[in-house]
Amino acid sequence: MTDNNPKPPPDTPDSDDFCNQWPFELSEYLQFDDNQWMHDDIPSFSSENVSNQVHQPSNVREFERDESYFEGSSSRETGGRENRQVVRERFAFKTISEIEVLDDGYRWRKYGKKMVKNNPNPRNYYRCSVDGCSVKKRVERDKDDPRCVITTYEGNHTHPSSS
DNA sequence: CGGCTTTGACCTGCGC
DNA sequence: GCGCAGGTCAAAGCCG
Repeated sequence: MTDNNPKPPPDTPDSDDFCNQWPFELSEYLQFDDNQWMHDDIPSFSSENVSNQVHQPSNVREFERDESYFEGSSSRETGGRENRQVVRERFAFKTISEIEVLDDGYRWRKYGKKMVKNNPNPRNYYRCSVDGCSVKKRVERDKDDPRCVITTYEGNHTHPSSS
């Protein structure tokens, strides 16, 4: 599962290198504002706005990030079980893909699955399977476009990718 | 046998 | 206070 990618993803999506290293093409960039997905310079989140930029099944269509948000101020993100003021980075993107779990060079262990409101597709929760690494990701299909997979990463890896 | 997935239960915060 | 929604836990089962 981890040997299909030519390059591992970076730990931080903070530079042009991020777009160059990620194993799929980034075409949209968005930002988080607390729990809201803010669309910087993008009129709406609909896939039609970016569909003309998609050329391959695995292309990333939209990309978002949220730097330095505080777990303690967003208890929904932790199930309300943690109050530590831990700074994490969160970013998300939408891809067109048959498979839900993109091979990003890391090993992930599924720890939860949940039906969410206003979406007939379940949301899957994954955690990095490397000891000491607390990176998580959520994966769900877009309710408006089942071909699209929305992946949300949370935190930074404390180790190199396994590929 | 170890690692992973599945799945129901549990916990917490928020809105009414 | 209650119900809902989202996130996590953990036991059980599966698979290589």
